[in-house]
Amino acid sequence: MRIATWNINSIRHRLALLRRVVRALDPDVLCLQETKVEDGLFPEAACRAMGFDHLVFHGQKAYHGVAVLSRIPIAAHEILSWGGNSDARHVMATLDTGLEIHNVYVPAGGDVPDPETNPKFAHKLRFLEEITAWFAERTVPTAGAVLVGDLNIAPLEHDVWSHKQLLDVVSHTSVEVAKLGRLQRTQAWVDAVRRFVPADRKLYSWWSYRARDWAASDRGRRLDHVWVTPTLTSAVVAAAAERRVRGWTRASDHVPVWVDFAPGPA
DNA sequence: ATGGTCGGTGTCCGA
Repeated sequence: MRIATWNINSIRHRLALLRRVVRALDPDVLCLQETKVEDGLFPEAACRAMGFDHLVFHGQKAYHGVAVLSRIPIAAHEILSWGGNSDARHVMATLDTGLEIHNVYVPAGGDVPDPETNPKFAHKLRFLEEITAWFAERTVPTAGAVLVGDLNIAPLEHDVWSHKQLLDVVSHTSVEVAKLGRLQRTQAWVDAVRRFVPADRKLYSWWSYRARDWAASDRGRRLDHVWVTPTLTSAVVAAAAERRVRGWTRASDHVPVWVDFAPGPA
C-alpha cells in the first residue's frame, strides 16, 4: 500500500498534473493540501475517474483546503480545526482496515519569526500547540496511524539548503522545530521518510517559485512529511520525495512525498 | 542586500 502527500496549490488549476502524478506514482491513498476550493466546486468526478472511489474533502474559498483521495474504502472521517478559526487544515480519515490517516496543513507563518509583531507566526505556533494538546490526549489506534501533510517546518539541518542561513527564516527557526518535536513526541511519531534518506543527506520537498532556476540554485526545504506510529515502522519498506515532479509543466512549488507499506500485518 | 513567482480573487492577499 502506498500513501502519498502533496501540496497541490489549487486542485482545479492542476488537474492535468494530478492525473500525471497519479499515473506515475499510483498511490492507494493521496492526501492533498491547498486544494483552494470550496466543497461545492471540488472536482469529485475527475478524482473518481482517476480511480479514487473514496473521497473526503474539506475546503474553503481561495485558501487552504485538504482532501483525501483513496482507492481503499474510508470507514469514517472527521474535520478538525486548530488555531482559533475555521481554516480547512486537518481532516482525519479512518480506512476500513482501521488505519487512521491525518492529513494536515500547518499555517505557513508569514515572514517575520516573531509572534509579538507577526500575527501569522503567532497563529502558526498556536495551531501547533493546539494540535499537540489534542494528540497528547488521544490513544493510538490498534491498527496504527499515519500523519502526513505540509507541516511548513523543516526540522533537520539537512532539511534545508543552508541550516546557517535559514536559522532565522520561518520554517526552520528553533521555536518551530521545538514545537514540531513536541507534536512528534505525542504519539512517538516516526519520521518515515528519513528512515530511507539518512539525516546527513539533503532532502527537500519544496522549492520557491521565485528562483530563476529552481534546480540549479536548489534552495529547497523539506516541508512535507509522512509520520507513522511506532508499530507501523517495520512495515514501511520504501519512501521518497518526488523531486522530478517540480520540473513538470505547471508544477506546484511542492512535490509529492510517499511511503510504501508491506502487505499484511506489521 | 534585494527581489524574485505563483493562484485566486479582485484592483491585493497569502504562499
